[in-house]
Amino acid sequence: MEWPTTAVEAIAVQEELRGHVDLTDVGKTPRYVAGLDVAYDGDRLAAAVVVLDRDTLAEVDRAVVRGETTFPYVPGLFAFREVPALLAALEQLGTTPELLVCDGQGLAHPRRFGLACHLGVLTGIPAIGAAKTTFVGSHGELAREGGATAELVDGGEVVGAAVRTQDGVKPVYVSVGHRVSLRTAIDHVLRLAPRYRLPETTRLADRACREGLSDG
DNA sequence: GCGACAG
DNA sequence: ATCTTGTCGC
Repeated sequence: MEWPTTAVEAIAVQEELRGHVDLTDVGKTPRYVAGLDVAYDGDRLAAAVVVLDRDTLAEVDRAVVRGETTFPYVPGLFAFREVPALLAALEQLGTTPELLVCDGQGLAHPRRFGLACHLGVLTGIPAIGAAKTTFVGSHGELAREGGATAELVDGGEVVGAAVRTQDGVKPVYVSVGHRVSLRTAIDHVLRLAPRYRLPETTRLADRACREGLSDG
């Protein structure tokens, strides 16, 4: 299947690949968890993947690649803008991540195929989405305490969860990407965010890709 | 028809 | 995503 150029083609790709999403939890606890993010400066971009030890949260590897945008930002087709560069970064890694923590949605997407599903299906690696804001779906109030969660519902189905990682902070939106259950995805996010609102994986990946832009 | 709309 | 100072709170 060719890489799409138009929105119509891109949607067709999503409809095709969505059938490859595996909703079964891999069961095995990952040791190497990766955070992925992309930064932009006009048409220039830098994609970063930072791998952390799941228990100590210590960085064990990272890769940053620079390039240019090949697809515009279109709500619902966000993955086509970031996937090429992120796959390139993943290939430069000297380590194979066992979990991808993506900066965006997984199943919490209009066609149930957000960035996390896309990267998961293409790599075969378990993946989850951890977004700063919702895209589709709504949820009820959640307790003020860190660890509180609320189902994210869209079209009558649970597509993810609003997760409060720290007391009083705005929730992070977690959804399944590939080969991980929602419960496991939530547990991973809470464990990866012991101090700040966002998981350490996304915080480090965010810093890494920004640096990759400036010193490039 | 009018907004909303991951990053 | 990115443009952007000070400011309220712990």
